[in-house]
Amino acid sequence: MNHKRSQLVATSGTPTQCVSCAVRERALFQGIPPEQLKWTQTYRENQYRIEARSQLFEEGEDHPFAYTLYSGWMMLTKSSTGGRRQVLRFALPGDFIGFQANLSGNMSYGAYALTDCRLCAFPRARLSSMMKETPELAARMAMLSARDMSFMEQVLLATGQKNARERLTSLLLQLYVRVQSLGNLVPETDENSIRFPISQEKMGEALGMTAEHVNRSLRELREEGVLEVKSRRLKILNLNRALEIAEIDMQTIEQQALL
Amino acid sequence: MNHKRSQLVATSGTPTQCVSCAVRERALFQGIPPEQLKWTQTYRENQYRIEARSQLFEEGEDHPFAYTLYSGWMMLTKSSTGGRRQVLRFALPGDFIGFQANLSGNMSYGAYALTDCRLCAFPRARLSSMMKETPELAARMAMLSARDMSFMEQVLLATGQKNARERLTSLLLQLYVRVQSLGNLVPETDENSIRFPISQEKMGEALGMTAEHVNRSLRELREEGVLEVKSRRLKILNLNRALEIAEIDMQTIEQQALL
DNA sequence: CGCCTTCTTGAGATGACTCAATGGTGGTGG
DNA sequence: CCACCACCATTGAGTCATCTCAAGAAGGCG
Repeated sequence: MNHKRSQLVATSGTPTQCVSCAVRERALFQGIPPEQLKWTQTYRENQYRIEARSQLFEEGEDHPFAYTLYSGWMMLTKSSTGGRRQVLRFALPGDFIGFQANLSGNMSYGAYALTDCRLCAFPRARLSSMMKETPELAARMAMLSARDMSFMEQVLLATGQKNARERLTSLLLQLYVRVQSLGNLVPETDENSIRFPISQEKMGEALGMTAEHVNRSLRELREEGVLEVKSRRLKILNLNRALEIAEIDMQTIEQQALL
Repeated sequence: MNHKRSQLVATSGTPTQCVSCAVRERALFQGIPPEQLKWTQTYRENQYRIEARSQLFEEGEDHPFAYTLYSGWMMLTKSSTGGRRQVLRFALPGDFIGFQANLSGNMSYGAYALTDCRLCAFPRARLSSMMKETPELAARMAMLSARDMSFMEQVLLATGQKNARERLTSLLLQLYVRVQSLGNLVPETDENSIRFPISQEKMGEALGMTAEHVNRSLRELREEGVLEVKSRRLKILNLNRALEIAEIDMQTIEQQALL
């Protein structure tokens, strides 16, 4: 569990790329009139990079920033005092990371980079005044928070009521659909497969099951021709069957990905 | 699973009681200058009552309102297409119910009254403009949403990583501390026990375990002198032992109750 | 009193875990 | 280019926590 600590690398002066713009549109500043965003410019230039396999912040740390993820995959985790770790969710481009009810003090979860990531940092201490100065921003944050809620609700439903195969299929399907809906914001995505930088152990931590059992369940799903995870890629072989196993309907899942 | 449908009874004209005021302070309008709340007056008078054992709204329903819970216990549930039901959380006075990322369209969960409840209704369609007009409100909603998130995170950690006894203890402890911290906003609370209107079956649905297993686990905890649920009351017999079993520290749990 | 919901307990079945061993893969440095 | 290392995936066998099914007992309510 000892990972390298993050070294934030400011990519100052980097001309804003098209992809970042697109992410911004989906993320925090979506729908906010440009003239109200002038003052945020300072923050929007705080672009950082973080390497794969490094920790952005730890659970319990008094971390000064919250972030918008521009590119890459991250993983948010929380541990019990007994040391057992749960993956709360996987973050994708556009996600807001580190926003929580107490705007100062300890982070309620840790954030870990699964791939190289680019992020935009906001001082947590200023979030409250930012929200008051820019209602649209506050509304947008409430929305992003509500969206995360809806993911969590799905996960909780899955974790509480479904068996291993079903949970696993749910997780994979949801990530698949989210990545597909992000389109070219996530590289190496093609028609029927996506990049999938999550080890079986981590899937296990997200689903409350052991890595071995993830493995066995994946084998079953592969043998049944439902889906396949191979060399860090996820391919859905039979979408309808997968939806059936996961007990979700496409409508729900797509709607959610678009929020 | 067939429950009576709610009959919302407007208690118009009822002079605002002291307790309601206190709840409001904790809830949506906390910290917002009174002069900015004039226009919300219309909504604040939309007080409703709903009977125990009735459904406020169903999952999937296109329900026109979101609510602040003034008094009583509610339960928020979500079902898989296979019909298995998960309790997402129990709502207590001050909680905001029905706020979600899509401000129109289907509710992502159902809401059910465990006791008689009083609520304040807000048209969902107007929430967006309300937030834009009153930044403090938007900020507050983001905060309430973030608080719910933090509960969900705890529950997810418990559901994924802890065994039956531990999960059960976590749930009971958290509800206990929350109710205690609400003080006289929840009736029938005394020094070392609280009213507890949750059946074993419902605890099971919240924790992802069968009612039978809840029962057995409760028996163990009672026999070990940890806690006791009897005739709709919950009593903590040995707080330290309970915290130990649940693998939570008092600090976390209290901090959370206060948000 | 009778009805319904909730609680309680038992016995057997099983899904998921634990422990243990082996094989594969990609990256790094000599 | 090879050898090594760390991490990850795979598989098996035995165990255990939790579920399922079944049957009563207890409690609240009209």
